[in-house]
Amino acid sequence: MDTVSVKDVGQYAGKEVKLQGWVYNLRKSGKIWFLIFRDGTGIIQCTVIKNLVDPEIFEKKSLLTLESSVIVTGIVREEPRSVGGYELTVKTVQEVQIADEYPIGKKEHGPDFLLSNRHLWLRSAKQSALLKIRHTVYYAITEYLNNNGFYRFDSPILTPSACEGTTTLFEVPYFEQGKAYLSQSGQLYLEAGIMSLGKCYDFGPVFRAEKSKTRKHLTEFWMMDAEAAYVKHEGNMKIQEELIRYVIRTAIERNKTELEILERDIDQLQKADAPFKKVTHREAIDYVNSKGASIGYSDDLGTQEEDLLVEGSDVPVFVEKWPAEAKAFYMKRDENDPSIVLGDDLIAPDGFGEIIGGSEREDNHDMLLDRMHQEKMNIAEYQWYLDLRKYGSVPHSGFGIGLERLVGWISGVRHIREAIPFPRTIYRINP
RNA sequence: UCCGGAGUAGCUCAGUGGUAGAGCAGGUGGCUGUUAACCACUUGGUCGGGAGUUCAAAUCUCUCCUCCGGAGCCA
Repeated sequence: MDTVSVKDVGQYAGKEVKLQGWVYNLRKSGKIWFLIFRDGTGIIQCTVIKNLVDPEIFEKKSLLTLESSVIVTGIVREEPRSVGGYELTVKTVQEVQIADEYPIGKKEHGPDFLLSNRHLWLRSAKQSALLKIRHTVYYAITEYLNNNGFYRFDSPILTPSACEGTTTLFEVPYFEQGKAYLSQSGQLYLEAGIMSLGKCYDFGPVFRAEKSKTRKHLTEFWMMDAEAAYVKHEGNMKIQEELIRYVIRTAIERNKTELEILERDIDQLQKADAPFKKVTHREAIDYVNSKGASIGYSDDLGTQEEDLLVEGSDVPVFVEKWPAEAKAFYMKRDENDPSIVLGDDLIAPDGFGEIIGGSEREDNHDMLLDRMHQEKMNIAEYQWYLDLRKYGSVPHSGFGIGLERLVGWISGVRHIREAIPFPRTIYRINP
C-alpha cells in the first residue's frame, strides 16, 4: 500500500492508500461519519461507514477531535458529491495524537485572537493557500533574476549605519564598537556588488522601527533589492515591469487553486499582465488634484493620492521623476532639470500602495558628496560608498520589492500581516 | 506621536439605568451522504482594572491598561 499526498489521490482511484495528516473537520451521523482530512497538500473527505469497518474503528468518531493528527487508510473513490472530486472509503483510522480542544473554531474570529493564535491559524485553508502563493512569488522573483543574468549577493543584516533615514533603525549592542543596526535595505551594498558582478540582487528580511499602524506596514518584512551596472532609468523600469508581469503570470499558472480558495478575482489579476502605466510625479499631482486632492508639486503622494491614482486601473502605475527633496540622497539628478531625480515608485492597484521603489543612482562623486552634505550625513561612515564613485564609476540603477505587499496584492488579502508567517508589528512580537 | 473605534461565556457578538443573553465551540442523546451538517437537551460569566455618581451601573463620569483602524513615514 502506498503512502500518498492528498494532491495525488486522483492517480490512485480504486486503490488502497495510506494518508498521513490532520483532522480538519468531523461530521458525525448515526451509522456513517465524515472525516475531513488535510495533509498540507490538499483536503479530502474520508467516509467511515459502520458496516464496512471494525466496530473499534467506527467508534473513533467519539475519540477524534479537530486537528488531531491521524493516519488513515482506505480505498480512493471518484465521488462527484465531494469537494475535490475524490473521496476515501476508510478501512482504518489510527490516531497519532488526540488534540486538545482546538481554539480556532468554524465561525469567524477577530484579528487579535487570530494573531495571538498565529501558530495555529496558519493551518486554516486560506492561510495555507496564502503561504503557498508567497512561496511561488518568492521563487518567481528569483527565477526571473537568475534567468536574466543577476547573481545572488547577500547583503549584511547587521550594519554600522542607516541606508536612508536615521529615525527608523532597530539598535543592537555590538561588542566594543557600541551599537549596530538591523538593515533597512541592502541597496548600498549591492552597489558595491555590481562593480564585481555586473548585476546582482539580495533577498532577505529588513527592519524598520517605524511606528506605522496600517495594513501595509510591518516592522520586519522581506525585501528583494536588485541592482545593475550600465542600466539607466528607462531600462530600470523595463526590468521592474517584466519582473512583476512574470510573477503575476507564474502565480496564476501555479496557484490557481489557492487563488480560488482566497476568492481572488483571477480575471482581474490577469489584466494586470499588460503594459504598465507611466506618469511623471508632476503629471500624477495634476491628475489627483483634478480628482479632488490638493497637493503641491514638491509633495510626496499620500495614501489617498495613491488610491486616486490607481483607481479604475487594471495595471500598476509607475510614478517617475520625483522632486529631489522628496527622495533619498543617492538618486541621480535628471540632466534636463536638476530639481528632479530619476526615481520611480510602482503603485499597485487595490490599495496595496507602493510595491517597488527604484531609481538610477548618482554616479558622480562630487554630486553625491554634495547631496550627502545637504542631508547632514556622517561622511566618514559612507566613505566606502563614495569610493565606488572613484574607482570606475558607471551609470547604474536598482530597485526594491516588498515581498509581503506584492503577495498581498496578488492574493487579494486585505492586510499585509497575513502575507508573512509570523508578522511583526509595532505592538506585537508574539508568537 | 496624533485622530477615531473597541474590550460582556473558550470564540463572534447583542444588551444605553431595574433578574446576564444568542450563535458557534465543549458535554449528553438522535440521525446511512453530510458540506461552517442538522435536531433536542445541557455545562459555561470578576461585563478589561481601579475609583466615583445613584436606592440600583455591563449601561453614566473620571482614570489606567490592552487591542484594532487610519494619518505621518515607507516597501
